[in-house]
Amino acid sequence: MRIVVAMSGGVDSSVVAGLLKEQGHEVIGATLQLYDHGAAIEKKGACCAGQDIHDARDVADRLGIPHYVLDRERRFRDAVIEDFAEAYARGETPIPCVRCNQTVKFQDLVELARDLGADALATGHYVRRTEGPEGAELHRAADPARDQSYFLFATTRAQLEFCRFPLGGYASKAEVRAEAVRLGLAVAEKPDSQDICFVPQGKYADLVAKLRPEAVAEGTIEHVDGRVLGTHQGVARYTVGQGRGLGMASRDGEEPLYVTALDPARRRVVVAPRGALASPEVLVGEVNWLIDPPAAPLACMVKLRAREQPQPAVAHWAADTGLLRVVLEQPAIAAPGQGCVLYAGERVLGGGFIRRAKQGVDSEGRAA
RNA sequence: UGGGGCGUAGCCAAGCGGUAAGGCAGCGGUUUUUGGUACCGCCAUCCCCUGGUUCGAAUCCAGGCGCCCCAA
Repeated sequence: MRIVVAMSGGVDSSVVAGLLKEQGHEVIGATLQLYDHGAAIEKKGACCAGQDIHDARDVADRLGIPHYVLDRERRFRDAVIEDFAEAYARGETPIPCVRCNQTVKFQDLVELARDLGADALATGHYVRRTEGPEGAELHRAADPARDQSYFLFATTRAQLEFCRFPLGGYASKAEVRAEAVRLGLAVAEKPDSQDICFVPQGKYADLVAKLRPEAVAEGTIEHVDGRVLGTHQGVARYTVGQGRGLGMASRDGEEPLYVTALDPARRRVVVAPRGALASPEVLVGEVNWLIDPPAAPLACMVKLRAREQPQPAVAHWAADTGLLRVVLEQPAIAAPGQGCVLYAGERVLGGGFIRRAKQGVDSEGRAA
């Protein structure tokens, strides 16, 4: 088969290219340049710019495969970075990795691969794709610690049909690194990427400040009971469920306080005791189904954030409004903007972005 | 210008003669392709100041300074 491999310059995608080449496929490497590498070159654990592009090219040379570098800075800025800042300005907590996968990676690269006459697009994601009776299915990776299925919920069924994830079956990252060594890849010991790739130093608020100054304007920190406890330097610096960074306002007698709502219109950060944060249900939008959309309430497991165990819930799909109402068996803290992903065992059924959470307090921060 | 109380880290606070708990904030780290959560570590050579008693004081005494309450 002719396969295009999305090569980030990291260990994982490099191994994917190596393995497929080894298996005799006609492999074509493709690397995206996503943002100004001048700013990122200093940064460890970045991807898709500067040094990483050189690393990807070196791996391609080593493997003897053609390699293309595509300038997608403009596209990435519009689809991912702007959305990131915009979400914070709306008082949400964006999840840029999903936006990136959803647009630049799976949409654009699949297109590119098709243009190149390829039969498939392969990436280094830790997920498994299986052939089911109704087509391709997305499953969690064999290594639960590395599983990235949460970040791929927005991948469409059509894209999934076309994609391959050779690393999903590996039991650990160590095994993948061992493969890199075996394949003679120089990137074998390269550190894992982490943090937001396009934000140097992990200070994402600085970036938001440039794009949406209003999101870092000073405002008040208020208790759900109405008391003003202090001031903050911008709603963009907070996310629902957050306990740190509240300064002295986080102390309310005995109970530590956490952010329970963000009100960008009035620049308020509303806090409450931990016990008052959990929501019995969440409303999810931009839903992507990897199964036929369920006509009846769907009992399943859900994840409201990347690193947590799936929990039992019942999903109610409203095809007319395009909204998914997820009723949690146990109330949980949900941050608007984050993903809500539905699972049945290891399989991903679909997912969307959390729009709002029904909680002990309403969106105005008052007790319901 | 009478009486009572209090002054311990940025904040709250334990301690009551034997060599400065704890919490919050802050800082650093772990975990992690987002944020947050969670977890780990660091954080007062010094207890308002000055003298005194004592082998030894944040703890006792005296005098200051500051603040609070009662007496309207």
